[in-house]
Amino acid sequence: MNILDELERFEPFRKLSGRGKILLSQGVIRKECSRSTIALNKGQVVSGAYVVVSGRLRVFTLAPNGTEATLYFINPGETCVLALNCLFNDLLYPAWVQAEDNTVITLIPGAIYRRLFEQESTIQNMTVHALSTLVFRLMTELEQMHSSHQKQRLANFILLHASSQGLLQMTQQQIAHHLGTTREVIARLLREFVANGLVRTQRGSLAILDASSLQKLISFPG
Amino acid sequence: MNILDELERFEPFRKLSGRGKILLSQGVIRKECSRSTIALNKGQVVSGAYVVVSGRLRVFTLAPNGTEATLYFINPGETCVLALNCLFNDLLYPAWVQAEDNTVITLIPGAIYRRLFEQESTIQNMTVHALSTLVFRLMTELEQMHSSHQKQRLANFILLHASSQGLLQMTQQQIAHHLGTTREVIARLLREFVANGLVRTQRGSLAILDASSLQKLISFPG
DNA sequence: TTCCCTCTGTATCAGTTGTTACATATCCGG
DNA sequence: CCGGATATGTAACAACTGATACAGAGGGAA
Repeated sequence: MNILDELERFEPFRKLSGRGKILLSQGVIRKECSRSTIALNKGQVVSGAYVVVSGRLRVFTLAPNGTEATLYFINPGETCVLALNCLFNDLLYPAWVQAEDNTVITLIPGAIYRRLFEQESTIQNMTVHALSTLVFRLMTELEQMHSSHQKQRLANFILLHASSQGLLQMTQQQIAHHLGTTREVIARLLREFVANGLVRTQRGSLAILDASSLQKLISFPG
Repeated sequence: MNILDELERFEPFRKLSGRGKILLSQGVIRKECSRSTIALNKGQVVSGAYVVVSGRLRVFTLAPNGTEATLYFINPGETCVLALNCLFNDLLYPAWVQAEDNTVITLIPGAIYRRLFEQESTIQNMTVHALSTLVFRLMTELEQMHSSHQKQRLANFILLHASSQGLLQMTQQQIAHHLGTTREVIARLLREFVANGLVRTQRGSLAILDASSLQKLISFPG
């Protein structure tokens, strides 16, 4: 299975005309990343559009004191919009990106992507849609950040990222990174959640016991 | 001077072909707003693309306790990207918008805008560029929010929004709104700035005395 | 001038968060 | 089963922030 076949699993690329395929084949790169392979650093020149084939990318900022904060995730079939962004505006990449285990990405060189964008309306639509989605995620995150306490944000994060069985397989350190705080703060909040019977904690994971109370907490931090 | 002439002051519209103009003329609306005319409310259905002709729009979120936080401004020639966003994704508007004094906006109905987007590459480019710019602004704001204290954010805000003479004509309440905090906090921080000779405060405005020290403060909150 | 409204200055207190420091627990490999 | 590495639990403190309360100060209108 070559790169183009992989790309064609995703609708915008499946719809490409023959010319699109020819364009695409010129210099598209496939990359396999393992956890902690850093895909892109802040300030780096963006060389093309990234499309996630499998796995997941995490985009985050890094404060001077070392605490991270996740901005958003990039799932299979999605492109890194920030990279698109830089591509179209000749800007340097403004954040850090890390791959989770077994992530495969393809890199479509900038020149090719720009040509595709001009000629293929499905690529145009995908681009606009991806940008729009990101704007929405960022807005939501910003709004949460300025109107919620950590307790609310944690409750929200747990509900949002837990599996359908109510299990969240993450260390407290990882959760802390996502929320832009430290492990101790997460531990303190989780202690309170546990005391109130909202969750159960184990090493490396956490189980929701009372989802509705967690939900209420988001609106009424009481 | 009719609406289309006004729109043509801005490049993307100047470049429109004859057909584009015909499309544009069908139902474009001109609106004049005075301060505190609220252009758009959270949860409202977005009826079209907004282009600012003169004046300025402010987009902000509103926390349950009533504190505002400015997300970004929309200057003449720019469009409200959030509205575009909703337009292309059939979403409800996710924030509040307020006009400053003497702001004139034009409203291009959604159906027309979508057609223009499909047929006119200048409109495509404008849309992508506007979305990209917004993504960048939001990212920057988010990063600042999670890595800076109010002191740093205030110093940054003052430097960024002061006139070339170093004058910032805003009440402390307005500044507080922009940073998502309360007036008293701003007063407390400004007191410190004044004590250190960084700024001078007057009723309704504030003058920068030592820009370079303010700049240093952003990096080293000391 | 005088009244009134808005804007500013200040003090104090409570709540939240980040930091430091250390104890304990769990997992994994040898 | 024994260490080392990693993850968690806990306490105590400092810093920052938001909330409350009130005292002036400035500016405009009658």
